[in-house]
Amino acid sequence: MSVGIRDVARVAGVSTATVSRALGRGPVSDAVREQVEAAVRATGYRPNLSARRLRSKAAQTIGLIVADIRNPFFTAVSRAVEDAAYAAGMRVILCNTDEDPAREAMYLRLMEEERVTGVIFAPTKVTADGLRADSLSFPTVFIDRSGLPGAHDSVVLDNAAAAASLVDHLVAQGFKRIGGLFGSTSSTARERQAGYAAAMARYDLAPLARSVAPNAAAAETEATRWLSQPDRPEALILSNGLMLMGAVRATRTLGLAVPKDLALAGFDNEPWTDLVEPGLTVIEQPVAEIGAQAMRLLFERIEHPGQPVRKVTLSGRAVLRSSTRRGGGLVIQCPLARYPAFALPLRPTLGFLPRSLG
Amino acid sequence: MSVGIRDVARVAGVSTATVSRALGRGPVSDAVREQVEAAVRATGYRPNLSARRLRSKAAQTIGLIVADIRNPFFTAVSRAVEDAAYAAGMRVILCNTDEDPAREAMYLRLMEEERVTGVIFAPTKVTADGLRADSLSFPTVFIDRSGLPGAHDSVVLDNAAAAASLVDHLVAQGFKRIGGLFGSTSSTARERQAGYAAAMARYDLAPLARSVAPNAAAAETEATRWLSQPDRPEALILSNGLMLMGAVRATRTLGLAVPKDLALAGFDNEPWTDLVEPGLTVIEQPVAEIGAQAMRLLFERIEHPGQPVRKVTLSGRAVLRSSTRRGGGLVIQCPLARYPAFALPLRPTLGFLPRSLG
DNA sequence: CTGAAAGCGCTTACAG
DNA sequence: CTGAAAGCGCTTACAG
Repeated sequence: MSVGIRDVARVAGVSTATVSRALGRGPVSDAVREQVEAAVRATGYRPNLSARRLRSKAAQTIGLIVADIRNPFFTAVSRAVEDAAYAAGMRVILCNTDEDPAREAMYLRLMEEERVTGVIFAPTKVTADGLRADSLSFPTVFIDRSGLPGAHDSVVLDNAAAAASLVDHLVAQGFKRIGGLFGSTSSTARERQAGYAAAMARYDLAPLARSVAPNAAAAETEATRWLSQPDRPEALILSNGLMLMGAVRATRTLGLAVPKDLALAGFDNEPWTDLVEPGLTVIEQPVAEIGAQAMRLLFERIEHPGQPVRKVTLSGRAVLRSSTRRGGGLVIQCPLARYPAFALPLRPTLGFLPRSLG
Repeated sequence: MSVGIRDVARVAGVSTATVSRALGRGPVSDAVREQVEAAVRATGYRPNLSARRLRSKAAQTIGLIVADIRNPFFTAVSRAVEDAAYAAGMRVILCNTDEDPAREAMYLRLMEEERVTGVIFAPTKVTADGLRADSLSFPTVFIDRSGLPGAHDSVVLDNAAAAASLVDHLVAQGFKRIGGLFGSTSSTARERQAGYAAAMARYDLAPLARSVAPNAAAAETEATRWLSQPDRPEALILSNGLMLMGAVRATRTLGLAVPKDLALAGFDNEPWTDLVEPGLTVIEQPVAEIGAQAMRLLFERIEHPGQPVRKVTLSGRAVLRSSTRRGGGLVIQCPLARYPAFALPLRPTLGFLPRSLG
């Protein structure tokens, strides 16, 4: 049947232990290594990874648990995670939770049964808050969202600052009735909401915040309802890219002109946000960097299990486009620039450098 | 250390064989099953899947090999695959090849070493053409692309018909100089190109086809060059969603009005295609259906290894929007309709039903 | 329905 | 540098 290491050993005229060493980084003579490689080729041998994992207790597997791979933010992050994983000789098991704590529990359990090397996880707030430092039997790095302070390594955006910078910008443009529609399930959405509220308070403006499930359909429904009211806001901030798309659809349905009737700003600089008319002001997240940093943290945690918990906070970059331009009406199309950003003083200089690491 | 099946057996007062049966679907008395379950809870036992796989020779793992998960088509398909896999108690190992045959070979080899239950694969043309029916040691279903006729199960779009329907529509709108920019690496792109050429021939029109790497950047570069020429086409068909986005960017850069200066049509009904101005005419693919059908074919192949090779061909649906409206200039925005499609007789009635299955 | 024993295919001390 | 032997943690005939 299937050729095993014993067949290779027989053909090469050595022991299975030697074959194993020749295939790994064990000490073997060059002559023997060549014999073994020839035997592998002759027999078409493929090592059985389940056996290898069982014996060596090294799964060489990373678990990646996200809300939904179809969210472009997670798509991009997961691609970065996979690149780093395969470069390190690891495989990736991908799981979608749909923001459902029951599914999160199921997948965490699967990770235990797989004896994974480590996990990268974007948990719901409910799950994150229930996970103490010793709850998980494998190294874990949270991405996009954080849990109990000091409990787990994490890579997150400076959400409060990013949301505040959007408020700063809108206020500078002269908007006052600035609403915010935030996701209801993640710590990230909460932080963005808090940053929004704090910034509004700084300007003595009343916060107008609502929260819904963080997807396009829910945001569209809620935005349509909200914007139909006579006292609707004159600007709206959305807490992620899916919700921003839902809000755009709502404005189209209601026939609202952006930014004349309603200014729009959000998160995630997805390719379509500068293709729609008007272009949308967004906070760009360093998605590839988030994935890469998460893998770095994970590998370092695996090497030094006892080291202090670390939280890497990355800054977003405000990409200013016409959707937040005061006055509206005269929307200038800037076909030549990829980012037809109009210059504006944005208070904190936002970049992609880690702002804290400790 | 880690608790194993022996610990559970000891606590439950039974043999490890009985624990194994109680946890599986083996025949055990209700009393024993309850004892075992209590022992599992008491010990926090988690079965070691590597050991289980090694012994039972059932990996319960599906390999999913696609060009790039960031291509929304693959994102959607992969989500469907994962849902079906986890529903069947299987895990998914995800691999991105970037259309690189060397990476494809590497991942196929990985699948052998994992002894996967089956693989769902979107191969490049080079790799697909080199894979005979007996080349792979595991059940495989091709998606989006097919290989040698009769060699592998596959789920594909009726690409030629879909491309032809785009030509039919453009011709009906009065366009004559209809160009086509197609991907260079997949059988799918070739079929779309062939369907385009055949349709053009039916109308006695000269085909104007070019091909590039199937990504946004390459398409933008080539489209910019092509559309800068004095004899540029008056309509352009793009062979996937990424390339369509690249073409839109090219028209913006060149200041071309769509559809007045250039009509645009493509594949993949991504959410942004009806958010840009003008809305883009596209062939919508039944993405979830493709993923689900692929899993169905895979499971059936696993159950009946000897059955004849099957090819499921699904039809696309033409979504007509303003980007292909003759005359241009007066582009009417239709904010209320999700699909502001203008009515048009589209020759074949395209739906999502399997057109062939055998 | 239950248990004792063998063994899945590897790697890893342990000797030499 | 190399080999003989043990064993990773399960499941599965084989008996009873």
